[in-house]
Amino acid sequence: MQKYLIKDLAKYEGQDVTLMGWASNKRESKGLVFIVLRDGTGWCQCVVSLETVGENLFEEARKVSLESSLTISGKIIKDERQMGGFELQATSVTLIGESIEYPIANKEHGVDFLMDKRHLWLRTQRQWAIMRIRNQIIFAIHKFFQEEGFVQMDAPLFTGNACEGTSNLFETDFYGDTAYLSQSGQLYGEAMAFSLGKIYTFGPTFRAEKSKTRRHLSEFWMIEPEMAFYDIFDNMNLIENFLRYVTTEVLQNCEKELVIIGRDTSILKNISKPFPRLSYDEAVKIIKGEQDVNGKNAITSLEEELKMVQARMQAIKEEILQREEKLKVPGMKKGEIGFNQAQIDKLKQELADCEEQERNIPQWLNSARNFEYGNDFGGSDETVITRLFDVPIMVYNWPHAVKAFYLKRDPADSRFARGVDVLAPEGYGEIVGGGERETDEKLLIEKIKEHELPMEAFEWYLDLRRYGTVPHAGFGLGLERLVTWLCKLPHVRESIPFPRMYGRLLP
RNA sequence: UCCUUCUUAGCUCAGCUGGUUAGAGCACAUGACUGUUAAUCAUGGGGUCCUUGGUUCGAGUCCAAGAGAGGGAGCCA
Repeated sequence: MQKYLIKDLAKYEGQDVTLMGWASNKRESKGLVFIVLRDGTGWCQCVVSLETVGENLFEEARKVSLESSLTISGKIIKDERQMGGFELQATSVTLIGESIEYPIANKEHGVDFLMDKRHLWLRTQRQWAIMRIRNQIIFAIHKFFQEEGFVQMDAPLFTGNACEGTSNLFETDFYGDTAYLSQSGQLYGEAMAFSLGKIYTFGPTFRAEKSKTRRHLSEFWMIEPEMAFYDIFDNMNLIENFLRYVTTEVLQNCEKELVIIGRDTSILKNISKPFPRLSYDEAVKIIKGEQDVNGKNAITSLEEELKMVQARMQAIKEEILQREEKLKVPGMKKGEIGFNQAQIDKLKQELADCEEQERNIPQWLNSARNFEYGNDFGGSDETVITRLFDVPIMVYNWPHAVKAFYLKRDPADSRFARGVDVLAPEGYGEIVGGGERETDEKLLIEKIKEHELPMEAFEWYLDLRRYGTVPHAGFGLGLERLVTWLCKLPHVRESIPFPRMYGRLLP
């Protein structure tokens, strides 16, 4: 039915076509109506002129409201002023579905409102671009692993055993038994790797963490490769190649989308540089400010950041005052008043964000200064350290006590486990967690007891050590966190079509 | 679970130390304007100021409790 797509307009220059879509914007003056049509592949301005279409059709076009659906036929004309470079001069307009009082206006909205209207919010250009980048990332992930000889093999979503404790699992009824929604397919991944060699899972994951932060979701998509005959260093090489591949694909294929969301791609282009690999010991020194990175110190640069935030707040306050003074002067045009008002609203939102930061940074400074050797990194510690780098960093060899039971004890120093976390730059923090797996059955049993996990649930897992164990490793990538970083989003909730998070089940 | 900020029109926000009928812009409706890209002009409709209780001659404004939301800690990808 749909023959002509907006993305292909260049092919149809000078021809008559019929476009089908939704009116994303409309402006009108006497004798002319401008409808910006979107069809999912792009946006195109359509001009309806009274002279060309006549009284009746013109009235129809005038009735078109925001997000009503319609069919427009007409000739494609080159017009450099337009996004995409073309516009359509309409010969006919047919309304398909009307749209009365569309709630999302062409202006700033609050998050709560937009989240309630997520099903409509997705229609905006920015969300369109993010979803296309998400799609490109997913495609690139599959391409990478398939080209590297991995087999996609998925783990079950209902599980009878808790991988790392039950406190953050969703409980459900499975024919009278308690089942949990999977929070990781990793243990199954190990079993699959011992059959197919190199595998990856790609599926949803559920965590009942009552977290309300910009990087947590209750339901998110995770990619978990697992490889037989890989040690932690092979694993780190793979992670680095993988992230570089996916990022490069996005840079190459999503140029237009990155422009729409205003992403500064210079940092993403650094992906070709090697990722720094820091041992836990080094990373702790950097967090505590005892060691500089590229001449930058974690503590002092955070203090500077705080000062910058405060200076910015002062500047915003002054600009708001200035604009408010301007508004008081009589005789300003109505349109200019509206523009200034919109600017003030925008500035106020930025001010609120700055105030938030002004409250948070001292807490982060405090926790960085008082970081206790041996602890796991908190969200703020990750932020503190990744601000110093312009590429992802890998932190490996963690104190075994703070990490999962299945990680391999470092043969060289038994205080450590061979885990690796990848932290994205620009303050985004952990996007990948992985490591080499423990192969020693006795050590595993010890760990399971130490974590007070039910031994009988892990019998099958221990079989993997009893029947031909080999060195193996793997990692888990949080898809939404990668999307969030690559798009530099302020919050993970924009990286998935319908986010599920603490306190959010609708729409 | 804890800390912190917030809740006034469909949306984004004003509303000073409590004081007549609660304001603006956007959106919407009607009309005017031959080309607009969130900036043309006029007019108009639209509010249980989150809820409950208290202080007061008088509460959107002060106090208390509750509900909802934002951000952070813990936990994590």
